[in-house]
Parts: sequence; structure tokens; C-alpha cells
Amino acid sequence: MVQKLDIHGDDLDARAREVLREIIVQHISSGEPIGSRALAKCGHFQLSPASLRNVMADLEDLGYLQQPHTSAGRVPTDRGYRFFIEHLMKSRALSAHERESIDDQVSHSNEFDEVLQAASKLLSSMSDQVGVVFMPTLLQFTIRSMDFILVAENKIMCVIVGTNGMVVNKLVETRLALTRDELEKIGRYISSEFSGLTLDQIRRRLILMTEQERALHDQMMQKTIALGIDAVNDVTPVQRELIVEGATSILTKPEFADAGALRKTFLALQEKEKLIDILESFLGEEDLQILIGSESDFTQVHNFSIVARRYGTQSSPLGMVGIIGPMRMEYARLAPLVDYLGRALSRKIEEQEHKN
Amino acid sequence: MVQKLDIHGDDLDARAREVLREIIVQHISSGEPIGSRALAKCGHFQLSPASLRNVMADLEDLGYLQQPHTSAGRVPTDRGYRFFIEHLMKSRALSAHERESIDDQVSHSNEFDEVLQAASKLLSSMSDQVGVVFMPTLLQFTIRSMDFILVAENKIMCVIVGTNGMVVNKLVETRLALTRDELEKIGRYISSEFSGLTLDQIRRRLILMTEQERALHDQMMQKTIALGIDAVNDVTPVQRELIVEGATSILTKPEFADAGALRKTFLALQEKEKLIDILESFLGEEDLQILIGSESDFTQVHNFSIVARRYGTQSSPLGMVGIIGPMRMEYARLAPLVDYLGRALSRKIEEQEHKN
DNA sequence: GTTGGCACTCGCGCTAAATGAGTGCTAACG
DNA sequence: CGTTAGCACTCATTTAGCGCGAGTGCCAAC
Repeated sequence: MVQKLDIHGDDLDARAREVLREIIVQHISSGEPIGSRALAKCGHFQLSPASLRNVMADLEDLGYLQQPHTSAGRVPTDRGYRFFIEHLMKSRALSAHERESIDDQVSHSNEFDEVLQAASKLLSSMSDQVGVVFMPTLLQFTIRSMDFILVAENKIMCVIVGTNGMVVNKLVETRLALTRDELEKIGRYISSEFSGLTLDQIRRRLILMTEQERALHDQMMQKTIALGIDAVNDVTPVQRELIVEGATSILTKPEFADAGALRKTFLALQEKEKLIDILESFLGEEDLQILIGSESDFTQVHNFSIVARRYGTQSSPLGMVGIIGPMRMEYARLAPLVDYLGRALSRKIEEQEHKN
Repeated sequence: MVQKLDIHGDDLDARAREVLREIIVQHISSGEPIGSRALAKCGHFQLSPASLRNVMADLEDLGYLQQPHTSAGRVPTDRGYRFFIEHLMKSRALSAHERESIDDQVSHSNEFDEVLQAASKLLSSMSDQVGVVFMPTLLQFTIRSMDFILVAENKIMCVIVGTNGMVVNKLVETRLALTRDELEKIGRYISSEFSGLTLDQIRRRLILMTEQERALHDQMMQKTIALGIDAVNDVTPVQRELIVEGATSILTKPEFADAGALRKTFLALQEKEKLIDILESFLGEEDLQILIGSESDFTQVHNFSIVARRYGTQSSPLGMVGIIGPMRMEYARLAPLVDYLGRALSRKIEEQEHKN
């Protein structure tokens, strides 16, 4: 459903580009439609409003601008934003202070969920938009160790540590009656035997092992396999999770001034599956992704834009971090922000992996 | 800050009470001010609108009703609601179906946070208001066992199981270099030695032990104490947490039709500390608590009401469950709902404790 | 004590007119 | 030929005015 507009823009001369750029910049900061007068008065052009009107009419014909109604100024279209982002935008580098607070937050905790949660909050507060973080799927997660703790009869806490330092806890219900000692042994065995494999691979091996001769006779081995399968099965459903932070930030935006729009938007942000689908589709891409309005079904309906970047190692992308907001957002500032945060997260993950 | 209105209501005769009751019931269901005509037409009274007007004027003088403006009907005041709740309300028992779905949700999981999360969602969906659950403070939490798992050098996952079946995981950073075996032993020791104590008690004992002679010589004991203290200190900060669920439910309520009110309300719901303060102040009370509008600073500003009940055992109250909504809410239905849910949670906790 | 009648208040919704920002087009200018 | 001033036109938004109707308070009669 995601299909970016293909724009070459050869049909725009230097002046038209400048005009488009100025209109978008002004509109992003004010939220109002921009008229020829306002444009003339900004000083960038030595042209009269009438001349600018001609240029604007051309830009409208080409689909970069549109008028909300006849007697209003002009507003960028999705196509206009896209062109702006690809050819016109002057990215504003992050300030030292901004970089610092990102680095701080990322290195603040070593618990993975906490870091991601913090990342989402940070995105939201620094951008004044909605921050989203798409959590890693556990299936592609290589483990370093797996331990089991007796919580109650038939209830076992399973603690999985990933090679990337990520820690996952999951309570497993099992019909096996196991002692502390047995759990200890099982943990040791699985940790040493399956270290470096993904949960999916572990599951397959365990299932294969069921058929091996040793499993038929060794009772301890039987228990190990049974518990291992229970644990892996119980953990894997928890796989696609989306952290959404700062939804209240949209309350102040003029585009959501009326209660109806507000309501729709809030409900939209609760449809996490759709958002996850979109983000997941970008998981393969190396660099920053920007999705504008009509470029996907979901964003079209709600007039959103999404700025997102994947994080994780080269070989295995883990998830996405990003921002959701109205199409009118400060791409020039937010793109570097999301990019930097994505890189910071990736760096952290790689570090943890090497620290092993 | 919480001060309930003191109302005796001796100054109301039977007819005035009936009128007040009917006005509040109608206003709760419609949200509109109630006029004398509408009241006459409902059939409960064999009186003309003019007579009802006299009664209503009296009720207004006594502060139970008020007029939004001269030419409108009348609306209950906080005092009116308070009187209604204490003397007039006919609680509507929960249907078998409602009880069933509460019991279902409560017994669905055995993980404590999950149950509380579910409880909050349930409250929200059954009441169509905002559901809140105030999480237990860990300090007053008696433990059954405490285990430690090596996650990385200097990073240890601590899994604490409470006597009530509650499980808490916390990653602890420590400067101690510990092996799996040592962790295993420490876990066993702490679990057997301190079972049944609260985290606070454990902390004190550990600190006391520092001075004992054995600790000075036995290296293992030193490590145990050090790790134990680290773990307890690291866990306790996570103590007052508020789960807020279903904030979007207020989007449909007529009292929040305009964007400004909506905005204020959302921001208010984010001030979790204030809400926690209010709920905490009720922790000592045995039964259902209802707080209306001006009865506390916080609810006054936002025109909220809160219906809440504590849960936990007789001896140690753990937290509160409740509903937040506009003053105009269906107390007759919601009071029994919150009450039942609080009891269900308490029952579950007690069961788990006995199952030991 | 209850009721019908009546004058009065005032929020709400409707329509009409005024406002003003912005456009497109055309004709003149360098 | 590009640029500009002028002008008629459009249309969302604001403002004012008006009537409706729900509701009240009071009074006099029953």
C-alpha cells in the first residue's frame, strides 16, 4: 500500500523552485495558506505579487500546490512536500545540546524496553509530535542465555538474554512439575547448547530432538525439551509491539482544532496494526524514510506524514523509530533528528553485541 | 485536599427528595438541564409544573441544584450529587453476565501486572469512562523468593516473587563480579532466609548483617549482602504507578465537545502524581469511595468525579481501582461495578496467598 | 397547598449584509 | 517577452439583527 510519488521536477526552473520552497517553509511554520502578497513581502524575491501569482499558478498546474478554496492562498500538496524533501530542503543539523540529550537518554539504561520507551518519549518531546518505536520481533533474535525460575507450581519465569543485550522475561505456564535444581540444569543446558541461535531455530531443533533416541530414554532430556518448547512458544506471540508516545502533542496543533478531527486522529493512533504494517514495510530500507499523506492508505485517510528510520545492525534490522504528525511538519529539523536517534540506537546495540 | 461535603439533608421532605432524585437521574442520562415541564411529564409526580417549580426553587436555595442561566432548566450541584449518592441512589446490581466477565478477566492471567492492566481496561469498557488502577507499592510487599540471573558482566536480572503471586523483574547493575553458581547460591540463601518479609524489612536486615562478625569474614556472605542491598535499592524506586486506560472514551462525551475542554482533560489525566495522591489518601478506607467535583482541588478544576475502591487483603491494602469521569456519571451502576471489581481482585490476591 | 395564567429572560439558530484576503485576467510598460 | 499595476470577481469568515422556544418567577384564584 506504500507507494512513493515519483518526481523528477525537471519542469521547474530555479525561480519556481525558490517560490515553492518559500511557500512550504512559510506554511510549515504558520499552518495557514500562503498568498502572493505575503510571499512578496518576505523579501526573498524582487518580484511583485502579480508575477508571483503567475509562478504560483504554474506550480498549481503541475500539482505542487493547491487552493483550499478560490479566495484563499495556496497550500502544498503531497507532491509538493515530496519535491521539497527531495530537492529543496536544507536539513538543519542538530545542535550539540540536542545530540547530547539523545546520547544521554540512549545510554541511560541498558534494559532494552526502557531504552526504546525513552527513545519514543524523546522523539515526542523534541519534535512535539507523536513518537513511535516499533519493537524488535523476538523471532529473529539470537540468544546468549535462557534461564528459568520457579515462581509457583506450574509457573515458571523464563529470562532470555539476547546476544545484543536485550532481556525478555516471560511467565510460562507448564504442566511439568519441576524443582529448582532441575530448572537450573535445564537453563545451563539450553544456554550452552543453543547460544547464538534464534528462537525460531531453537524451536526447530527442540522439535527435531523429540525424535532422537536419547530423548526417549533420558527423563531429564524430556523435561528440557518440553519446557524449552513451552517457553519458546509462549514467548514468540509477543513479537510486534508498537510504543506510541506523546499522543497529546497533537492537541495543540491547529489542524486538529475541532473535536471531530481530534477524535478521529486519536482513534487512528490506536490502530497499531496498521502503523506496524507500514513501518515493517520499511524495515528493509537502509536509510531515513519519509511517507507523506497520500503515499499510503493509512496516512492518506488521516493526512499524516511519517518520518522513520530503522535501527539495528547491518545484517539484522531490528525495528523502526519515527515520528507521526500532520503533513505540515518541520522535515528539515525532524529528519536529522530521527536519523540521529536511529543511528544512536544502532550504535548502542552494536556496542552491546561486541561487549558480549 | 480531599474534603467531602457534609450533608445531613434533614431539611428535605420526602417529596423534595423524590424530585431531586428524579432530576439527577434524568440529568445523568441526558446531560441536559432539566426543566419543570419535563419533570411533570415523567409521570412520577401528580403535580403541575408550577408546583414542581416551587420545590425546585427550594432545592436551589438549599444548594442542591443550580441554573446554568436564567432561562434554562436546573442541573445538580456537587452537593446535590453527594446527597443523591448517600441517600437517594438505588444501586443497580450487576447482571450475571457482567459479573462473569469480570471474574473471567481477573482469573485469566496470573501475572499481576497483566491482571491489573486487564482490570483497568475492563473498567473503562464497561463504564465507558476512564479506568484507573493504582499499582501496589513494592515496599509493603512480602516476598516468597528472590532469584538472580547473570545477564552480562555487572548486570544481573533479579526476579522477585511475592507471597501474593506477584512477580517483579528488575535489572540490577552491580560492581560485583559474580558467577552463575554464586548467584544461584545467593538466591537460595535469600529466598530461604527472608521469605515472608517485606522488601523494606529485608533491606534493614541486610544492613544490620553488615555489622555482624560473620559477614566480616565469610566472603560469600559479603557478596550476598552487597547484591541483596543493590537489588532491593534498585527495585524500590518503582513503586507508585498508575495505569490509566480508555482515555479516548471521553472523546464522545458531550461535556467535552469542544477542543479546549478536551485538551485540558487529556493533560489533566497525564498528571498522574496528583491522581495518585488522591487515590493514596483513600487507601486506608475500607469501602467504596466517591469523590465529586469540588470535594478535592484536582477534581474541582476539571469537574471530574472519581469512584474508587481499594483492593488487597484486610491487613495490607495494596492499591486502588476506579473510574474517572464527568460528574454526571451513572453512579448507580458504576459504584457496584467498581466495588465488585475491587472485591474480585482482593479475592484473587487472597487465594494466591493461601495457595502459597 | 395546589394550580393556571402571564410577563419576562435569555441562549440558540437563522439569515443577511459587510469584510477582506486572495485570485485571474488584461492592458500597459521597459 | 517578462514584469507590473489595476480591476472585477470569488468566497470563507465575521457581525448584527431577529424570532423562537424553553424555562422561570410571581400572582391570583381555587
